[in-house]
Amino acid sequence: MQIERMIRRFREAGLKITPQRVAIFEYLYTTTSHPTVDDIYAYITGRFPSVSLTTVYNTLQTMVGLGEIEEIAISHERRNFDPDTRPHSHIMCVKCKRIEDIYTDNLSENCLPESVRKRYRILGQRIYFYGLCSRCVAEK
Amino acid sequence: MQIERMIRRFREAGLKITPQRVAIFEYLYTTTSHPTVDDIYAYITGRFPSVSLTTVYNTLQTMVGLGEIEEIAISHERRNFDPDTRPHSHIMCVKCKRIEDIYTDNLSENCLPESVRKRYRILGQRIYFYGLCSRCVAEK
DNA sequence: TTTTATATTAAAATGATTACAAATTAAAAA
DNA sequence: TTTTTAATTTGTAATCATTTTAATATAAAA
Ligand SMILES: [Mn+2]
Ligand SMILES: [Mn+2]
Ligand SMILES: [Zn+2]
Ligand SMILES: [Zn+2]
Repeated sequence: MQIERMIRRFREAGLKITPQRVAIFEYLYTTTSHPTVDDIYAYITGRFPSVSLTTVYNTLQTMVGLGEIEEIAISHERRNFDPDTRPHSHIMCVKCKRIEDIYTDNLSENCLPESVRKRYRILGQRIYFYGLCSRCVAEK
Repeated sequence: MQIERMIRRFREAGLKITPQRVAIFEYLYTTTSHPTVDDIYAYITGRFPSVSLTTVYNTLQTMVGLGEIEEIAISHERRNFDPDTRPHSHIMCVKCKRIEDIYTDNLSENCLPESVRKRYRILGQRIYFYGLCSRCVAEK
C-alpha cells in the first residue's frame, strides 16, 4: 500500500516514523482531493490535538524532497499537494477552487520546441486548465 | 503603442491616469521579462521615491481585472506578471528562476478530453516547463 | 533499559499581501 | 482659470502564510 511505501522510503532515508507522520501519510493517500496545508493540518489536529503546523510543513517538504508528492502551482491563493505522481494534468474551477485530475495520453511534449529543449535540462512540466464547473455555472 | 492602449483602457473604465500608473505601464511594456511586484516597485521607486507598494498592488490588480496583464503561477515562491496576453507558455529555470516565453503552434487543447471539457466552461489554460538553463547547468 | 540523534512543539520572526483612513490630486464642472 | 469632487495615493497597521529557533519529547539503536 502507499502508506507502507512511504514508511519504507522514510526509513531508507534514515528518517524516523512518528505517529504524526503516519497520520499525514494516511490522510494524503486516502483522499482523492489535492489538499492544502490547512486541509491536512485540520485532519491531523483531529487525531493529535497538539500537533504543530510546523510538523505538517516539515513532513510535506520532506515528501516533496523524496519525490513522493508534488506541489500544484495552479493558484497563488493556495498551495495544493498531490500524492499522485503519475503524469497527469489538472483543471481548477475558478469559483469553488476545486481541482480535478485530467488523465490523457496527449502529453505536452510537443508544446516544447526543439530550439528551447536543447537549451534546458528539462525536469518537469505542468498543464493547468481554468474554468467554471457545471455546479458553479448553474448557481450564477 | 501599448502604453497608449492602457491609458485608453483605463479612461474607458472611468479610472484616472496618474503618473504612478503611467510609470507602471511603461515598465511593463518596455521590459521583456516577467516582473514580480518587487521588480516593478523597485523601478517605480526610482522615479517616484515616495510611491507606495499598495499603489503597485492596486494597479496590477486593476490591469489583471481588465485582462491586460496575466498572472504567471509557475512558482509559489514569487508572483510574476506577464503583459503579453497572446497565448504562449513558459519555461522556468529552477535554479536562477528566469522565465522564458515559448511560442508554439501546438496548443494544449488536445490535452483536455471532451469528457472534461463538456463539464466546464473553460476560461484559460497554462503550460509550464521546469528545468535547468544552460548557464546553470554549466555552473554546477 | 539506556542512550542519542532526530522530531515535535510553541513561540517568535519574517515576508507577502490586504485593509484602512487621512491627505493628495486628476479631471469634471463652473 | 478656478472650484469642486470623487478617485487615488500614501503610510501605517492588520492579516495571513511560512520559516526559524530553541527547548522538550521520543523513535530507534545500542
Ligand atoms: Mn492530481
Ligand atoms: Mn510570457
Ligand atoms: Zn466550481
Ligand atoms: Zn538558470
